[in-house]
Amino acid sequence: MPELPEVETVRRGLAPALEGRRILRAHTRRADLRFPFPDRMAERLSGARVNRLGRRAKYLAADLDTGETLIMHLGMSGRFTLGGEGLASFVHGAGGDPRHDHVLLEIEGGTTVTFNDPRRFGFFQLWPSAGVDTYPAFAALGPEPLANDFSGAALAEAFQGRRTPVKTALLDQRVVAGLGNIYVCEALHRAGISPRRQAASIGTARSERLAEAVRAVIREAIEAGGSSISDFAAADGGLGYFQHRFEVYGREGEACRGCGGAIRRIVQSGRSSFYCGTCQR
DNA sequence: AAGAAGCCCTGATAGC
DNA sequence: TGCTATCAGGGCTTCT
Repeated sequence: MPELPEVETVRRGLAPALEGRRILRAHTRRADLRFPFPDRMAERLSGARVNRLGRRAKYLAADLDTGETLIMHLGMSGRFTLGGEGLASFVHGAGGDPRHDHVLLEIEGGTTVTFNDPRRFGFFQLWPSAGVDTYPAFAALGPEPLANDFSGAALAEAFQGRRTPVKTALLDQRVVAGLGNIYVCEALHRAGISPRRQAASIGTARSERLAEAVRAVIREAIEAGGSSISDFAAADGGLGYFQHRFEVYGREGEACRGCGGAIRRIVQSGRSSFYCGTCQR
């Protein structure tokens, strides 16, 4: 379940293999993932040079010298694996069942990039680089948690008048971009805020605490190389280790490290929320 | 019109 | 042991 820190980890793994290099040839092994691939995607990628590999929220964006940007989303189970000269050891074991290798990029210099995605929730899109901000999914995104325009004040404004639980509001990518279920649960615990609390009831003090908690948990998770649970591994096959620092996620019934009480699990908007009813109000 | 539910998909796991 | 049911969830669509 790649959220922002996992996608950033993948970006850092792929960037050295892609940036400044040409995609000699691209291959797709099926017609679609979550959505159909763009028209003639393989042809449009073949021969293109990658200027820069960026990230926005949970999306990777490869700026190409053809004037197009390749936008990639890992969905739930998507992973990229590097292979080739000097990287052969990563080909086996890191990429998963080859039946789910859906996209293959041959990079100049002998490196290959394979996209494997069993659940096929991932997707690829091509969009003009000049107007990449107008890509609909990008246009709707809120601030990056580590950017200057994300703050307690920004959160408070986004929460204004919203009757939905703060947990649900934080998952809304228009409020803040890149958070998923894991880091929302962890950030709320750090901030001492109940996931059940109505967003509109989050005042100034809580907004500031929450914004700082979001920043801290995202920063620490990136430093740890993301969280490896079930589906996630970095592009080099390495595993992140932030999952060992979860205070609440996946810990139903276990003791809260703050107060010793049992971590609870509830379902909100069809998703599990883990929290401590004592530490989080 | 905001909010919630349904949908897509497969693999891991729980339960019988 | 081997089957079936359940769960995981990002983002889009549909319903209320």
